[in-house]
Amino acid sequence: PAPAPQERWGPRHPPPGWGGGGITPTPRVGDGGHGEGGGCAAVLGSRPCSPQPPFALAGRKLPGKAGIDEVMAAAVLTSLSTSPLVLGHPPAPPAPDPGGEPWLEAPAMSSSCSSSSNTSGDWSWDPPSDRSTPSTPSPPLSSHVPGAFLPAPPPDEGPDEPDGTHFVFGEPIPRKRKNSTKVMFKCLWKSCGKVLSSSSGMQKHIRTVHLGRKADLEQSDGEEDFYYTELDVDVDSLTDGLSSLTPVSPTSSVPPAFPGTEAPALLSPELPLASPLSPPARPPVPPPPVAMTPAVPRAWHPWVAPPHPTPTPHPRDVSVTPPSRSPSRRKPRGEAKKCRKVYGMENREMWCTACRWKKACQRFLD
DNA sequence: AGTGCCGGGGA
DNA sequence: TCCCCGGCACT
Repeated sequence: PAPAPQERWGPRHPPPGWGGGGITPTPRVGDGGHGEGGGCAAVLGSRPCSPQPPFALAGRKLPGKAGIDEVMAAAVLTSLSTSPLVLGHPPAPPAPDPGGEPWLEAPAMSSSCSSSSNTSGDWSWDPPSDRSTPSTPSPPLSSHVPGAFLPAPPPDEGPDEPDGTHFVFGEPIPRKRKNSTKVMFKCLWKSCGKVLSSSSGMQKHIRTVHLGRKADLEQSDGEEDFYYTELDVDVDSLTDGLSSLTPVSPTSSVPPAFPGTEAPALLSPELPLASPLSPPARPPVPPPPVAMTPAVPRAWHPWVAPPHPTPTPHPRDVSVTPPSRSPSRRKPRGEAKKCRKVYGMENREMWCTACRWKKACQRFLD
């Protein structure tokens, strides 16, 4: 009995820990480190992005005789290459200036990089990953949910483009756009792990493949939601043909909590069911026989796996909070419903003994 | 207010 | 031990 609880706690602790800042950022920081060069280099090939952006060319021409046309062309191209970005994700690069050296870097990796590889735009800001300093616990640069928690900067891209500075002629400073990540949806069903790009697609997948429902049947009870999770996949890495890495380090955002998720986590849920006492009322098998409460059946299946990002895996945001749990000796109280809740006071005889004695439940372990 | 369960008893 | 339960931490 004793070992059980302890063992349970062991593994559970780490998560909060890393959540704080250990693992999550690591991958990004690492990438970020090289990022600047690496990212660009990868895409642009030999031409380093930082030194001299294409504009340099334009600049040179200017003084020279002339290619007004060329200059114009350059300008146009530039604006073209940049504008869509700006329009596309206005709230994108909001508070990246933690250090306050934005300008220093900005010009360096200006448009040339940004236009061809959004990576740079995104990464370049990571270095200051020392972001820890700025009080704002802002995670690795919200890559998805764009304006989600961009603190102050109001929606109107005003703050971003406050002054014309960005537009100093052929130098439309490309705001580092963050949307280099794409949201993917990963099936959490046992040993499936299928990844689709649309939630609807994923729902359909789950509905048909796992739940055995009709695909076309558009109506869904939303149960599918519980069997898949969102992933933020770095598009760049994908396009770089590194898609293979997706599962491992889909850069950042992917809930670090997932590493183990795959199989192991899926096993646990089954345990409690083994209870010999199992009353007739509580059929252990997944397919919810008695759909009394939707919540219960789900708890038996894949869904249980990612216990940390409880409701909806938006790990990044969530993970930031946990660290500061009052140093109470108490456990944080598990997710699982315990005998009391499951069977109710009236069926107390159905509880596990521990519950009856007001001890830690043994049947529904966390 | 309802839960989960630690810490303490009494039998 | 087994069985309860006061009472506190959490939600």
